[in-house]
Amino acid sequence: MPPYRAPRGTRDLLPEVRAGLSRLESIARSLAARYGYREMEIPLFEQTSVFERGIGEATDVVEKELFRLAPRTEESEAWALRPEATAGVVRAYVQHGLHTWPQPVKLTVVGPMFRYDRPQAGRYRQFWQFDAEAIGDPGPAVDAEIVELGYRFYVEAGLEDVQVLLNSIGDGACRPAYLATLKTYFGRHDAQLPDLERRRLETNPLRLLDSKDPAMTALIAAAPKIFDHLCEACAAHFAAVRAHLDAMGVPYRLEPTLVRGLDYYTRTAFEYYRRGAEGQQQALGGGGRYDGLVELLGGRPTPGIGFALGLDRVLLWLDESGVAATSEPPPLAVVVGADPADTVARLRVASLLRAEGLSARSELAPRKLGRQLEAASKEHAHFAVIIGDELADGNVQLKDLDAGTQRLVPLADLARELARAAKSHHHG
RNA sequence: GUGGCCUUAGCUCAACCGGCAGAGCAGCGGACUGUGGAUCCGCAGGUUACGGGUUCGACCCCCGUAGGCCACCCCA
Repeated sequence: MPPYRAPRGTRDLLPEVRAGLSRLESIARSLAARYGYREMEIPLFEQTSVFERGIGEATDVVEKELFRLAPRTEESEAWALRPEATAGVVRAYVQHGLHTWPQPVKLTVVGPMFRYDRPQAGRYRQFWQFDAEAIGDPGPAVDAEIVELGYRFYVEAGLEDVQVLLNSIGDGACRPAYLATLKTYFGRHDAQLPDLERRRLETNPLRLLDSKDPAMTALIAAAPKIFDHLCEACAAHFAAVRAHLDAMGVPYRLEPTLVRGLDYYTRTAFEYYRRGAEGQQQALGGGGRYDGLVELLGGRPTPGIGFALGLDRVLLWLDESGVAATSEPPPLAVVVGADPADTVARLRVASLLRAEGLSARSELAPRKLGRQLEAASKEHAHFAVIIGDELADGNVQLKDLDAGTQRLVPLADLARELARAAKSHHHG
């Protein structure tokens, strides 16, 4: 009915929701900083080929979910809104020669991502992610550290029941052979395969393992496990990652069917789920190692690992669990006036308090005093400063709205009195 | 991208078989002309998502579109 609405799959974050998101963002930033990840920004859009090369032409993200921007002229390059942060961060790593920094380079990006997908609860066309990347360290210890960092984020956000799913998808040395084994196995059962799965057998056999089709359940259960087909180096790497996680006490579950949707992943792959909702379509977050990506985007061969955690889904779950979103603190004082028309006096006094660093709002609508106080009460202000005839003698009334008491205070002392009162308020 | 369910005031929801579109909450105002959260009273708020069709008559039945939700594909 309104003539304009937020575009499909996007939403306005009204102050209460924005406050909840801000809280998650600051948890993410402070946590990342403690682990040595430094925050950076990358553009909201890139040359389309950064995503096509980096994420993979054949992935759903690029094939059908990329938010492409219409070129402005015939000559302009093709751009797309970022569907995730990793490709852009790695592009920046290569562009700015970050291989000359002490390795690994640990970076974090917090912000909105865009995917042209069909919206649903917890699935939006503009959504927020906490992304972390460690580039330049091949070792398993950093894998375990970043998995633990993600897990830690959920704990600090207030979600207790997060399950870590862990897998290794091998590397260039062992994956081809495993894929061949898979193809042979599923090929033998060709007749039982649903059409979609038969097609995938050619394009991306790994994905068959991820199928939710009931017809596939038994086949998947009996399928050859990647664990048994890892090359020696990958197996050792995977074992070391698990040993580190065990030592840190991070609970995880091995999930041989966990396959990540993006082409660049190697070895370690992990996802975070709400316990009891594993295997459902809505992961809270996920990540993995991408030892070939830097080279793919024009850098020298450099290992890397990272994750992306979906903040909207955390917010959604927190809301469902009835965890109260911390709202912004109410103003300390509201300045009201006996003369509804005298907005000058109210504004002047409020401004004076703000200049002293205090949180003060003035009631500017020309309403009578009672209504002004009512509005102050409704926003839970602690104090009201009442301006009236006593201003002629340089005084105002300072009213404690919680206690219901008030006293005459010289305007010159008001800021100091309020600051002191605020302090005792917080401690009592 | 596929299939299904849904859409009435800012929010949550009523409206018999197709027969005058209503309530609570929120908002604004009055009771109360310099003293607040309570109470009472009032005001405002609608092309029943939008467009078409059937009918004497449509919130109600039919078609289309948009949006939301659910299950998929897939991901965060």
